[in-house]
Amino acid sequence: MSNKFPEYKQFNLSQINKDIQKWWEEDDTFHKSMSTREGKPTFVFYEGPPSANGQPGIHHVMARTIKDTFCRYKTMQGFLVKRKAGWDTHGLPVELGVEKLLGITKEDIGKNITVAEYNAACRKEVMKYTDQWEELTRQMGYWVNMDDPYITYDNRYIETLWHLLSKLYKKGMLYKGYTIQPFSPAAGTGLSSHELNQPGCYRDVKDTTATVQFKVVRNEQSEQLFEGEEGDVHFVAWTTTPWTLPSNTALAVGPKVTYVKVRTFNPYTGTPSTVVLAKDLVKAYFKAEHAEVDFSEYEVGGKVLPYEVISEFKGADLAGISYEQLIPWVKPDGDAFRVITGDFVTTEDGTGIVHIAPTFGADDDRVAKQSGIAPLIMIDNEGKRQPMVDRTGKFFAIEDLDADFVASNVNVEAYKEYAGMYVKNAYDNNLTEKDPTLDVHISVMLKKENKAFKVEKHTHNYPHCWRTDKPILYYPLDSWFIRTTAVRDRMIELNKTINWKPGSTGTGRFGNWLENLVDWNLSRSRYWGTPLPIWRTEDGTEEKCIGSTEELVGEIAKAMEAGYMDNNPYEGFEVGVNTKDNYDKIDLHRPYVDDIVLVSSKGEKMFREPDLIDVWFDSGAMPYAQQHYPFENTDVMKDVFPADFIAEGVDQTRGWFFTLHAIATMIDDSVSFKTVISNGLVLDKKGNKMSKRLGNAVDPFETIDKYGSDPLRWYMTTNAQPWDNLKFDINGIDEVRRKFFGTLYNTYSFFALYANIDGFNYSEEEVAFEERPELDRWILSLLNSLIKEVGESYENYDATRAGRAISEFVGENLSNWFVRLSRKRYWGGEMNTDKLSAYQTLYTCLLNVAKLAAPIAPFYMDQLFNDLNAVTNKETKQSVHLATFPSYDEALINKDLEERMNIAQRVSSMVLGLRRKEKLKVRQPLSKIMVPVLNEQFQTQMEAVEEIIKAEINVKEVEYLTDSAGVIKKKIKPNFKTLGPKYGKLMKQIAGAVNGMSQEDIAAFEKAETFNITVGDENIALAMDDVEIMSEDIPGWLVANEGGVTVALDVTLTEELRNEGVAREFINRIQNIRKDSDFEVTDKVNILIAKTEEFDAALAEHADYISNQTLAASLEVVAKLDEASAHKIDIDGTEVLIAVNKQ
RNA sequence: AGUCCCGUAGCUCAGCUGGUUAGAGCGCUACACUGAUAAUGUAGAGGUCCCCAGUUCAAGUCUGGGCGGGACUACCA
Repeated sequence: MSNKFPEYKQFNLSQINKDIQKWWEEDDTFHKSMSTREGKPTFVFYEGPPSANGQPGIHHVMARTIKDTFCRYKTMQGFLVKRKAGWDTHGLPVELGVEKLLGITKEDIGKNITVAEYNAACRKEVMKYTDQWEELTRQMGYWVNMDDPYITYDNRYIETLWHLLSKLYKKGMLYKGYTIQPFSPAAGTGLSSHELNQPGCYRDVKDTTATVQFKVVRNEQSEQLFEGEEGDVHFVAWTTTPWTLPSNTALAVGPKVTYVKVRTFNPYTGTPSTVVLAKDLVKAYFKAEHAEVDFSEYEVGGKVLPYEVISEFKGADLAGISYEQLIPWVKPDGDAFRVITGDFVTTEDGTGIVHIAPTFGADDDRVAKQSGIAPLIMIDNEGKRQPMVDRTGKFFAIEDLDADFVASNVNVEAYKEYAGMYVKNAYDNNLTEKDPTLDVHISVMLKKENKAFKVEKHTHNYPHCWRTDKPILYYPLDSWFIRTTAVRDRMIELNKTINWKPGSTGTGRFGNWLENLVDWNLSRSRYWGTPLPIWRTEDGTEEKCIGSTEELVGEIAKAMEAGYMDNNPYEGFEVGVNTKDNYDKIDLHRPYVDDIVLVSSKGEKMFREPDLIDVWFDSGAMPYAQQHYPFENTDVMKDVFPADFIAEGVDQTRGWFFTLHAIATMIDDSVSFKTVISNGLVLDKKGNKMSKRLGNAVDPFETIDKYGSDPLRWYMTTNAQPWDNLKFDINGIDEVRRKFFGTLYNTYSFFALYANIDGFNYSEEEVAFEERPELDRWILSLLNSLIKEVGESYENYDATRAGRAISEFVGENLSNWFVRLSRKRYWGGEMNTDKLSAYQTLYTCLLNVAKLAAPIAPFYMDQLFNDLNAVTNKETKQSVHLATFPSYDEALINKDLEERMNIAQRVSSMVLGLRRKEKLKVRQPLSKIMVPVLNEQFQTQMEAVEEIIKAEINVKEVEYLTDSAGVIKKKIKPNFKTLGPKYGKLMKQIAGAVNGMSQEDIAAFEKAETFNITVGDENIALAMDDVEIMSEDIPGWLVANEGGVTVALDVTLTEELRNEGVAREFINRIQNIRKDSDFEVTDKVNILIAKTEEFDAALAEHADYISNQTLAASLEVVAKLDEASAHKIDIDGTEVLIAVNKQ
């Protein structure tokens, strides 16, 4: 407790950051902000777990500022805001880090390092940067509970995941299937989309592409195509991967696309040929002028390819037509070689007919399944179903295939020449880029067989494996899926209830994504992650999905009984004891779970499916897993689910936001979060992505250390809407420091300086609002408007708007107008109502600003709050973050007052401008200004602020000029807003007529309050509100004009005015001398001034005034002053000697 | 390729449901002020509101189509 408001020598936000941080830690303010709200309504926030194996960057400050701001705001509103920190600990980035650290590759795992050792290394590695993360959290003032974070590798966390998976399994939403996935034959592993999106993975490559002819089978269905034909008819289709042609089992057409039959020649063999392709793409294969060429002029290999369009078909009409297998090496089992329809077929490239190889394309696989088309499958010598290409990237060698299968399905004679060949040269160590590729070999073969229509090189973008640098294949792999498509409609419905910021992300990016949802591929062939808790018999007929450790331990016991296991690896674990110690006795990770063999109901051995699950399931399940639900906390679940609010980067839209939503929908038929803010990226100041590699990344610690967190947070919040990318410019932080924090600090310092002198401590009665001067009521009105706007903005999750409004209030209104105009009220003199009101008003503004801004700038605002409160004890809380968010008083908001103060500001600004033009210093008083008044309301408004204007511009009088004198020149403008709807098209003419009105017309208009004009044939009666009439000029005077307000300045100087001006000059010089001499503001002085002709009269006349203003005990004009002990000053070019001495 | 965001002064951004003179800050230039002073104020210069078409009496604002930057998802003939 103190009786003085703290005054500071310097303003150092970095130091304040450290001091307040220390104080919060000692005081445990964060926990108090929750404990004091115990029992209050909860506001639920979920923390998206960062991965602690990466260092935090400046963009994390962005996302966390948003999170923190709204949690603090809700706390100040009285909610209990629990927020549990969490760590995302599984997944590929961790594995990669470990491999780099240990200098090993995937191939070493299981050979040179055991899975147990490998995973132990991951477990250690993943928490590598937790210190840094915790430090950043503290320094940036992000209040999140780090005492008991959820950690995704924790066995209890995994147990909840298993519970959820088994729940889904029981609902029939978990299934094993195969899908086409990116696969790197060179590395022998599937790749995640994350890996594919590593920089540089997509590269332009030049490949041999082929447009090939599929011969139509003539039958009843295809008869339409053969009308008028004697020879064969072909479908033509284009492919960038000719090596997939032997696996072709269907052709797809667009149902609404128009196709044409074209008679022409095969350009390689010269054989007459009839082909079918999309009408729009005829021009891509044939030159229009060649349509005129006579077929008899055709030469094989020549540049001219004559053609004739015969007839047209709709894609839908072609569906079902059969064609002969293009490359009959392997016979598929099942329906194949017919035309199907697909919505994805376009006429943008190719022929509008798409070659479908279900084993090598995701789209192909999907449409083939929908149409019941069989994929081209081989059986290997282990009896497994395989695509034509093996996992090393070559066509299966005949000896690697099942002999029975070869006998029944393979045309050995044709296939043997190609068997064993790699589909990309990059996979074959004996080949280089210059060697012909398999694509070329196949194309050559097709040319010879009259099956190729066009073969050419084509450059396209193709993904490469980031580890081997070799191209990837799309390859069918077995995976476990969650049937998210089954709840798609429900997810869409629930999504509509979520408040997305910005809304477009919810309806657009996320909404569209849901519309096109596919089943969630859960499988990952990795080591460090949550194991899939599914055990299967070898033949796959029996399965068990384990939902808890209790269940697993029970199953182990049964397996031991059956003799399949010798010992229980989880011995000592006590079921139902939820302590960390107990759960640390076991490990649910690989390889331990892999060693567990269970027994099926029929007594068969069951082995765990070796997959791990997608790490996104880990994070998406956090609402449940952070509570270890349902093994613990079943009672609190309803209080912490769903979340009221979450926020992350926009890149999480299809990541965390999706998995949260999907899991909550499937498990609880509920949303997982009610409001979500997705923020944009933080780019460098040139708009480039930040990266350590480019060296343009900004270190958050350095930045906070230099500037403090508050300006950083403020800058990030107010510079751009959160969903816009932020071009991060360090100068912007400095600007915020000066503009906002500097101004606020200066305002406080000003307040503290004088409040301490006057001993103000807010112990006096509150000055009644009506008794406060105009200026005070004005700023209080604005303050209440501000509280309203800021409250609404926070409520609407718009901190940008809130911050900008606060900044505007502090900079423009509070500091630049209220304080500037009020300064004299605080100087000297006794405490009276006016002075008290000035203090109370300023105090109220500062205190409320502290509260309003606290969610965004928590450090400085807490200091400001406490500095203000230390003396007054008006607040019972020790921290602004424990205080209650202010509410506004509608009764104090006075729009008319705000408007007239605006007039005062405009008039002042204009007069100051006139003074500058005439080189009349503000210090020189002038006699009057003249203001034309066109209506009473304006005069009333002016009169209310007259004193303020006079003081601000230093004139003695305001003269109101009414119309009657006829000295005012007026201007009239049409009011488009009222005229527009009434007269529409006549607007232009009306505007012309109005603008052309004379002074007499205007006068007549005003008198009659209506005016008739003729436009074309129409007579139009204008009403007063159809126009705006304002003053423009007062002929003969020095006039300024702005926004309809006109003001004239009388620049005549009388002797009296001049003398007063001189007196003011003296005051100014004396004040400067006082300051230069380092006198205290309260020191009394004696003044001696050397006699001069020019100024004696002024000095004599205003001696008291000067003494008063400068705290002079005496003021004497003397004949002579010693230059050494006096100051030489210059007033209007005349030198004067003056001595100012402390009394 | 699809979806979404962004495009307004040299830079960073406002501009609400369309209304006729498009704003602010920074920077630049000039001036002023000086008991808030390593502050502050005022003014000036600076605009093809990305382009084209449309709707309308009226378009920075609405519609369509492009272009450019970014993000995500996908990669398919």
